[in-house]
Amino acid sequence: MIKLLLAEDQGMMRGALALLLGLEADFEIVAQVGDGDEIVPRALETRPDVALLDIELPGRSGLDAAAALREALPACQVLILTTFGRPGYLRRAMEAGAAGFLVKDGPVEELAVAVRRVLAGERVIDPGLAAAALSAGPNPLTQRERDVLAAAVDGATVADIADRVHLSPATVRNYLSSAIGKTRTRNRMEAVRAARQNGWL
Amino acid sequence: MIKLLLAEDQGMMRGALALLLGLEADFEIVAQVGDGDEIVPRALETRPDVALLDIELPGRSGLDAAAALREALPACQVLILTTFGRPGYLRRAMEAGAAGFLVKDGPVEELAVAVRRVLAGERVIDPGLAAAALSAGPNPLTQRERDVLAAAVDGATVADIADRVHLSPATVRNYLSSAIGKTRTRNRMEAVRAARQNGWL
DNA sequence: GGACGGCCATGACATATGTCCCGAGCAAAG
DNA sequence: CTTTGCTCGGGACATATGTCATGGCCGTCC
Repeated sequence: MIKLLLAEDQGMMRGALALLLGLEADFEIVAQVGDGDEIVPRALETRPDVALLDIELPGRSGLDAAAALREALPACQVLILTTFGRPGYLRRAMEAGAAGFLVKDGPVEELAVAVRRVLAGERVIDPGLAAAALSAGPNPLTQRERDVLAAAVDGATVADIADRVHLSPATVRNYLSSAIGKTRTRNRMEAVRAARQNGWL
Repeated sequence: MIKLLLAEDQGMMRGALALLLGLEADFEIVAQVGDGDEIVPRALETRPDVALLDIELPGRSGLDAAAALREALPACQVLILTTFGRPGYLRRAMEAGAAGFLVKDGPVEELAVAVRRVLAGERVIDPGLAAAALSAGPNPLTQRERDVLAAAVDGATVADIADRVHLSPATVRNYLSSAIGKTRTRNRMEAVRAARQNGWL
């Protein structure tokens, strides 16, 4: 019996996937969670063989949880399942020790196949995505640049960002400027979009 | 036999829902589409009893398609199924003649129940959402204000927006200013976020 | 030890943005 | 017919934003 943990915030998606995977004779869903902070505790409790993790989750991100999970329960393989095939996501997933990376496009049948492959020791990654991740190169942004960009997502003003990150407004503008330069964009919002697009956020 | 059309862009979600609904003995999925422009043609071809439509779709929006579908095939009931419970979406869905409005949170079981209720002539709407839609009031933005805001989503500069909407930069700034005023926000991006939040986009 | 790079901050400058005036055309509602 | 509101544009102004140069503080790597 293959024991699965399923982390996905959208209730309907979670339920549908659970039902679907439950149809496989040798699969058993031992835990379903909708919050990133519950992943590790529930995994320690239920000891799944494979964890299917979404990235965008309330609480801790699926990528963070993946790293923590590999640490806490090395026997459990991690399969990232996400809406967005961002190159940086794939890179970070690999660094976090994930064994597979699937996007939510593509047919559902892929899912059970991927679980079995991962358990067989294979790595499951979309080939086109792997190429994109390599060609995109590593994240050029420094920690503070990421922080500042992340604080700018909702159209916050420089003063707001400075307040959130606990920096001088002047410094914030400098970081924004350098982030804009590195992303080859023209203003703050374009930089945010570019960074998100590449999974650098 | 209840014939269903399913419009949803995310392949895995679409497949999972199709499989799931197919498990119901009296349900039959007669069409699955991932593009808004295919909804009406495929519906005319397959004559479903109920159409399950996502809102955010490539091509024509699910809300637009809903209106066109009610026009072209009045016998077919429309059930909107969306990620975001924005008040303005619900309002527009009702105006488009939808019989139900579900969010993708909530359990999957709701779905089959909702389909049956809609066919029985009932309206299916989340009660909390209905209250929010009423309290939020109608869309205060004019057509041009919406156009300009929509063209500003990705951090475009005034010149870019003017170019996209075929207006003078001065006019664009005026519309942005009035949109910012109506949304009680402080800048373009906050206005965009507020408008999207309410489904005014 | 020195070079390098990230971090933090300031000042000065050009440009972009948001606001408030103004005026004109036009269509729908009263 | 007059009023109202949406549309489209311009000008002037204060403020926000992006850029650049400069400096100091701290680590790491050679």
